[in-house]
Amino acid sequence: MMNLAPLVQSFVLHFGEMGSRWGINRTVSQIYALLYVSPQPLCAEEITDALGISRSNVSMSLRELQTWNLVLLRHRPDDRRDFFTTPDDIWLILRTLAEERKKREVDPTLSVLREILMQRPASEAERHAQERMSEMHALIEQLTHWYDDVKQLETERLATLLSLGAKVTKLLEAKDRVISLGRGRRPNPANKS
Amino acid sequence: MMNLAPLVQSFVLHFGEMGSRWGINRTVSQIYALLYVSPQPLCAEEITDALGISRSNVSMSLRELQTWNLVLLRHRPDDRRDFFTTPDDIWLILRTLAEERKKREVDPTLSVLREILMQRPASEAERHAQERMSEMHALIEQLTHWYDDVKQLETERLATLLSLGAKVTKLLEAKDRVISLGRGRRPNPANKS
DNA sequence: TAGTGATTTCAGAAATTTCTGAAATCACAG
DNA sequence: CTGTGATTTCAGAAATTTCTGAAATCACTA
Repeated sequence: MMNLAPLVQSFVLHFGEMGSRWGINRTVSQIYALLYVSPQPLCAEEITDALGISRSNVSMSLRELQTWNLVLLRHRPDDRRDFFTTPDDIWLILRTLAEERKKREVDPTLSVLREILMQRPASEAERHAQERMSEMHALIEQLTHWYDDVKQLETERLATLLSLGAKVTKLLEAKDRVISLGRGRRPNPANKS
Repeated sequence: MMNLAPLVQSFVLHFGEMGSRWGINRTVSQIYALLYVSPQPLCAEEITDALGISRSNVSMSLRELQTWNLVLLRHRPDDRRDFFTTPDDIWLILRTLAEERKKREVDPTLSVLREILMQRPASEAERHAQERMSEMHALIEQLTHWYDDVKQLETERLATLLSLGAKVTKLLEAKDRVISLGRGRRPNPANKS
């Protein structure tokens, strides 16, 4: 069925499986995996051959990937076919994926929660439910604010921040000490603790 | 079909929809949403009534939730039925979810990638593919290391770290300045605000 | 304008996932 | 034991999602 180097095939199959566990169509994921590891951009026909699926399926899946801003189009001189590839930078891929899922799933969820929280509870059960939803809303807001904040960082800085991990809190303590020792400055107002 | 306070029903329906977009069975998600907002633990029969689904579906879905460590069992005196609920702390819920998904999806992906990377490429295409996979592997490792690190933090500290967001990098620069001052070195001139 | 080949669309087919009811199992009381 | 009611299992039904082939559309050329 598939017509791929064995090593690439393992990757494509696993990636397809993972995609479907995360709510992304198996074929769409496989196509993405294939584009990701291919040395040069592929046209639809090549994808059809490589994965052994129908031409129309490839067409629809590529369109899906385009609505996610996950693929790049390339052209060759004297050839009017589209060739597809992924960004070289895997961090950019991750950012795009995160942004799109936020837009499609997280933001609408926040809207729904806000809308429900506006309503007047008609019973004790509803009152309690609203309280719980409000906790969920607060959590999601906190996570998205963090996300909106760190996504501005250049990748190199983001990587630094990540590799620092929990050590940042040590740093925070250090900062507090320095500030209180030294220059009589106010603490950073973002520090809610 | 469903027999729920309207406000709760909106939540349960949306949550079910979201779950299925993230690869979690719609009914499983709905049950979880229901347990999450209910003021007291529910038994299977009550869930059946509330959601209008079959008793056996409830049974299987609850079992699924249990394998995810997402529900708590409660009992009433002189009643041998199980009653189900969720942890009160939504941060704990998030942590459990993250942990389980990492265990089921991220860790196996890392294994697969490592295994493929061990093999000897049999062609230029495979060589290039391995290079790309190695970038992906590095990214996932970096993310999971960060995750493993920050998950140790108490929730309050984690929340502080999140609300700090990108400001942490400012702090990093501050730290560098402080250190270089202390050691008689020059401050870092590359101070991008 | 007609012809060519690439591409997309979409109705129905196929595959997969989810759900159900009936039967089996279980846990306990009498 | 035996009876009772709660719970689970699982084969097949139902629903949903994915995929395909045929036809339509598109982009371009001669």
